[in-house]
Amino acid sequence: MFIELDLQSETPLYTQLIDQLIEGIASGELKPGEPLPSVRSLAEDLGINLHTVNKSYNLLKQEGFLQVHRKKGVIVQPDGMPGVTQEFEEKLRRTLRSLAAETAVRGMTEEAFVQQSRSIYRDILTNRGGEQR
Amino acid sequence: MFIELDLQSETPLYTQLIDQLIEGIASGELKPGEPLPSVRSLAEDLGINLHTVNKSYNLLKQEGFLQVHRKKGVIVQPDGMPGVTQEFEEKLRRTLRSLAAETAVRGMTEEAFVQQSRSIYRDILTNRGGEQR
Amino acid sequence: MFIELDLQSETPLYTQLIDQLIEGIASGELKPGEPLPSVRSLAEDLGINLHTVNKSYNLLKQEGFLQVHRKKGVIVQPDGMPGVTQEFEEKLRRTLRSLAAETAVRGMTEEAFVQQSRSIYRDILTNRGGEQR
Amino acid sequence: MFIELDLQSETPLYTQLIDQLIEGIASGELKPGEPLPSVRSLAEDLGINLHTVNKSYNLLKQEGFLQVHRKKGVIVQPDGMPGVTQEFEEKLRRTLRSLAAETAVRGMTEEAFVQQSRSIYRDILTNRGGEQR
DNA sequence: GTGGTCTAGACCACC
DNA sequence: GTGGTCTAGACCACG
Repeated sequence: MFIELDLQSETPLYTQLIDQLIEGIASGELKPGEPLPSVRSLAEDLGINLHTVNKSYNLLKQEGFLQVHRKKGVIVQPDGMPGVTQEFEEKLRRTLRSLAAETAVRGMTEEAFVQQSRSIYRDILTNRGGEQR
Repeated sequence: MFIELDLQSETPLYTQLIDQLIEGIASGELKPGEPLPSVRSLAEDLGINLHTVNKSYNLLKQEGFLQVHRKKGVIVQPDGMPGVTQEFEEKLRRTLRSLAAETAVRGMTEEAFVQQSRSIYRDILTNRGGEQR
Repeated sequence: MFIELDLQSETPLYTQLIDQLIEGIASGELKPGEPLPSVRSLAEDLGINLHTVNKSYNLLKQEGFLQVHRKKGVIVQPDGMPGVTQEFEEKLRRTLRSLAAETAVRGMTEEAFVQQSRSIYRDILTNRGGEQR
Repeated sequence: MFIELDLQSETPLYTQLIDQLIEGIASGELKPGEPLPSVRSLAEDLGINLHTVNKSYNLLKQEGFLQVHRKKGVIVQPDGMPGVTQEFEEKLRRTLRSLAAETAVRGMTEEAFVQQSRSIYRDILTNRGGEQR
């Protein structure tokens, strides 16, 4: 799986990593039970510190997206992904709220906003998002 | 206008303030040309630091949502809100991407996600937002 | 509050710290809302690395025993401690199971085991445990 | 005797093995003098590494719960189990302390804690333990 | 070789 | 001055 980090971005590296891994799972590129690269090797591949990768893995494990298997190493959660928790719903609402408000102020219509949401959701499911193709 | 900050939140105070002010504009609670409280008084009302309010105002001014007059003080942009810039589009896409991915992984359908987006957009316009707890 | 770490122990420093802080809360030495020393100062006091303290604080925050307040710094959870979650119950059962089994094999009676549990529970509540007094 | 290991657990495999063997002895399922499976066969049965089983057996032998004979292989200590050593007492106290503190903070009463201890101790003696899920 | 833990030192955002 | 993040390098337990 192809992962690209933006070292200049304000969003922490570990957050970017988490996002990309979740996208990988959403798109089906990373399948349940599939092993992920070891902390060290991924860190090396990405040119970042192993602790940063570790933090991402740990947070994802903690939320139930990954499992840390003795010997197998880190694998994608094989026993069903976590559902829509209350925390997630709140985070979703808060984030959409902020986005929608600015969107509205800037004059983007409801329909445009909704369409944007829809098309991005689809992009993700259909493997490989709306960037370079 | 009623503003509520969460001191324990991960999101910085100045960001929360910005969000709420933008929501105020979006809902029509804050009308173009309308004066905002002075940095000093708002800071006092909210029980936060002067600098924090200042930072929020400055960022909003920089993006064109507010104007700062020597005499009138701070007012809501009367000459038309900034439109959909490229930076905003990118931010919008990036944020929606991240949200949509996690949404999908957690098993929320496209339709649910889209409906959520729509209803939140509407909520904001109709001013019913902000403290649904 | 007096905290003592055993650098020789097998149990990680951050775990020892967590244990002592929880005991402090249990005994009432640390009261809800009370501020804890900053990550840096505590690390210095204990002669350990600030990251280690950080990890402890974060885990305790995550479980709901602490809050990280903007400006106030870290404080003991003022809004009621987390209750008996399912995870905790499982951990409790697992740990007691292991202990009880070895206890039984070594010939300690049920009554002795139970008395030990009771007296330790009391010790903790009555400020300052059963060590040096 | 039925042994079940959790590959995802935080507790090392060899510790889990030790726990289960001790429970077996406590419950009477494993009787003094009774032979245990060879390192090789047990490792195979459990699908784990030879070294892991070996480590468990060695630690148990070291503490006096097992004997290793050239001919008979590994057997449960026939000459009386080790009693309550000072090390064990300390471990027991430390562990109970940590548990009791968290228990108390979470609002479980002394009586509930004590009852839990008692019932688990009994469970183990009456062999009903191990797989209550 | 794997993840877990700890240390040391550094920069930054926030208040 | 506070916590958050990142890096670098090291040791250890585990399998």
